[in-house]
Amino acid sequence: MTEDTCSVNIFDPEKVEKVKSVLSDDEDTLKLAVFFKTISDQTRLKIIQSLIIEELCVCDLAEITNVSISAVSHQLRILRDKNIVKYRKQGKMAYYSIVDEHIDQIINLVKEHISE
Amino acid sequence: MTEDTCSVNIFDPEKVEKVKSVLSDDEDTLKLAVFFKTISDQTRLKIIQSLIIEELCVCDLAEITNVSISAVSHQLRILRDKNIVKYRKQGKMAYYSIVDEHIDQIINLVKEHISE
DNA sequence: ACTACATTTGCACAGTTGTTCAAATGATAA
DNA sequence: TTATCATTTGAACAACTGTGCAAATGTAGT
Repeated sequence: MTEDTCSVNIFDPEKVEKVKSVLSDDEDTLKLAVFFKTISDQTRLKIIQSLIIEELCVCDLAEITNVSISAVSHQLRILRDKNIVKYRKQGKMAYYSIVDEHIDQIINLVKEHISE
Repeated sequence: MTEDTCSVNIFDPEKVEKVKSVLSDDEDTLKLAVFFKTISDQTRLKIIQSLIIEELCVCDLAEITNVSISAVSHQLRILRDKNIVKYRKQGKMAYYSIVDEHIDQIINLVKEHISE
């Protein structure tokens, strides 16, 4: 993986060291990547955007996202595991909502970025 | 894909309609998803964060990210296609830089979000 | 106990992704 | 031209991802 395919190439060691020292460490970058990956699926994004508007049950989300209940449930589990959504049980139903409204800001900032 | 597995379940049609009408359309959500997917890989994130600091050539980026030159080049192509990075040719070298500094804000906002 | 039903879960499968390898470009210098 | 070298590209491959199906779980009512 990390073999020195670059051994012949000249690179600027000073620049490289400077960048390396300023850069986030691998762990932080991995956390960023995991977060972005979690919200980079169309179904999950629809779920998130819906839950920002209001609390919804699994079946409502299936109707809104246009995928099977099973698929929604799978995606909700991923979002729960990543602490992006939470749920309350009421009888047979599960009502899902957003954990941290912060995510709304992030999506809006990206929307601005895209529409340029 | 869109079969009515949900036909038996009761869902709240009023809520669903309300959310559907407020929600971004599929095309916008897809754009969001594509953007997030583009920046959700660890190697690409390192490249982006490095280029935010300063302009770098392919070989420098390979050294910084610790992957092969070929792998970096593949990732740079993805970032070019998505208009996230650009490059200038100088002799044999290609110097890459960030297209839109906006992306720095996005990453920083997510970093804040994560560190809570 | 039984039935009904919302949700979850495990499995299988197709589609996607990131990497490496080897070959191709393209540019400089001799 | 030939050689050298930075970068790009295409193919192949393993690993991962999102979905639907079917079975399981859990809850409410009879």
